[in-house]
Amino acid sequence: MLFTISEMQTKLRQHIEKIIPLTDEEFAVVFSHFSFRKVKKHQFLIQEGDSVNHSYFVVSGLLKLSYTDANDKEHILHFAMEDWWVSDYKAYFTKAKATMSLDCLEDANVFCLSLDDHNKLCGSLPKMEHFFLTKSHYGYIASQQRILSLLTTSAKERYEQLLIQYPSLIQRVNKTLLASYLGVSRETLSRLSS
Amino acid sequence: MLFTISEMQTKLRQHIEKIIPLTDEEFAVVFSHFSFRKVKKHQFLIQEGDSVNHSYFVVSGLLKLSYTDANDKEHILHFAMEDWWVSDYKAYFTKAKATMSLDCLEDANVFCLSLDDHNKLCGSLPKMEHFFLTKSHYGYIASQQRILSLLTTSAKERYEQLLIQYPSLIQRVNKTLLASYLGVSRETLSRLSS
DNA sequence: ATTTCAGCGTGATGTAGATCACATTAAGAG
DNA sequence: CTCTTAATGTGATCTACATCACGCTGAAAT
Repeated sequence: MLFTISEMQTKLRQHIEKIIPLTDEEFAVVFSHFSFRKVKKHQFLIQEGDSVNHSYFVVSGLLKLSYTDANDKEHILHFAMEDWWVSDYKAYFTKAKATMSLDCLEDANVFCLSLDDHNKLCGSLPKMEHFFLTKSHYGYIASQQRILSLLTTSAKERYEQLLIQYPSLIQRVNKTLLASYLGVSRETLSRLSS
Repeated sequence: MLFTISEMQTKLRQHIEKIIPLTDEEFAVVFSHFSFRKVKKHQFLIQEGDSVNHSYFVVSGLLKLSYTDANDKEHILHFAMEDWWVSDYKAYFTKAKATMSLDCLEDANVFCLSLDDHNKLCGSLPKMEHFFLTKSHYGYIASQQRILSLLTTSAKERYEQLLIQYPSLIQRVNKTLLASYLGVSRETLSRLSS
């Protein structure tokens, strides 16, 4: 799927306007704070140890945010597809080094927002602070739900929930990655789905 | 520990001023949006099925936010002590019915903020939107860390992390509750700590 | 002062899921 | 078109943790 910049711009605008209405002038201000980047499969936007300079809005494609533990086992915090915001936010907001990595599973188009530009944008357009606050609330709520699902349900139930919630992911992501998102071994997931 | 209203007011102000400075007039505006409530041990601030009218700032005392599953097993999302904000935020922001409950483990003093007042406050004092955004970011980051800890570590490791991170909790909360926060059975936790 | 019960430890046993090992197939790379 | 590597399924075994069952202790309720 190919997009022109102007189509992608529209996607970003529609995304924001789900929460706050914007005039053309306002959107122009918003848009001027972003930069654009194409990412190819297997490319990293963030690697462990990097400074994290941007938060990313995914226009198209698929990314994964993951953490690799001391035993070299990868754990997936979440996937990020169309219309998602993603970064190692701990590192981003605290200006610390990344402990997570963000890499590309399917060629992607992303808009990039530096912390500096984020702050300037909120300064010049207070509505945007409201937009980000709303987004952040939803992100928080989603994480709480994920915690609950890890605390209360079995691997099988989590897999079934995922099938219902994000049916498309199962087509797009291999089982090994799904397993490490669900918090089970590849082998166990294989046995569950058969 | 007893506090006067004015001491508690100061606590709230100091808490906010860790993030944004406020003039006396501004703080007066802020404060006028809160109400105050004393809560006794075993009292509920939120019960499953309730409408969730408030977000709570804990001045003193100890609360727990928990979810009870289909088998009547309680799972603790988190404890909330001095200086924490707590509510069933999903229900609060979406005006849905509570799926969680919030109840008091040690007599507490809390300031209460309705969604309506939250919005009015942000409207009249945009700085406060920034304050809440910052808080929300930290909440999000903390949940992500919790997810990672559930994905990557054993019950024993999680217990040890907790000992380091919140040593005071171990004194204040009984083992059964600690276990359901850590996501293990009471019996297993007992074996771990001995 | 006796009763009741919450909190905690601990043994015996059951089980979901991890780990190891190997075979098959599909898909990129030269 | 072959060669190599990634993705998946499946058996055998191991282990962390759950569940069930019981006894002890100390605090609160009568």
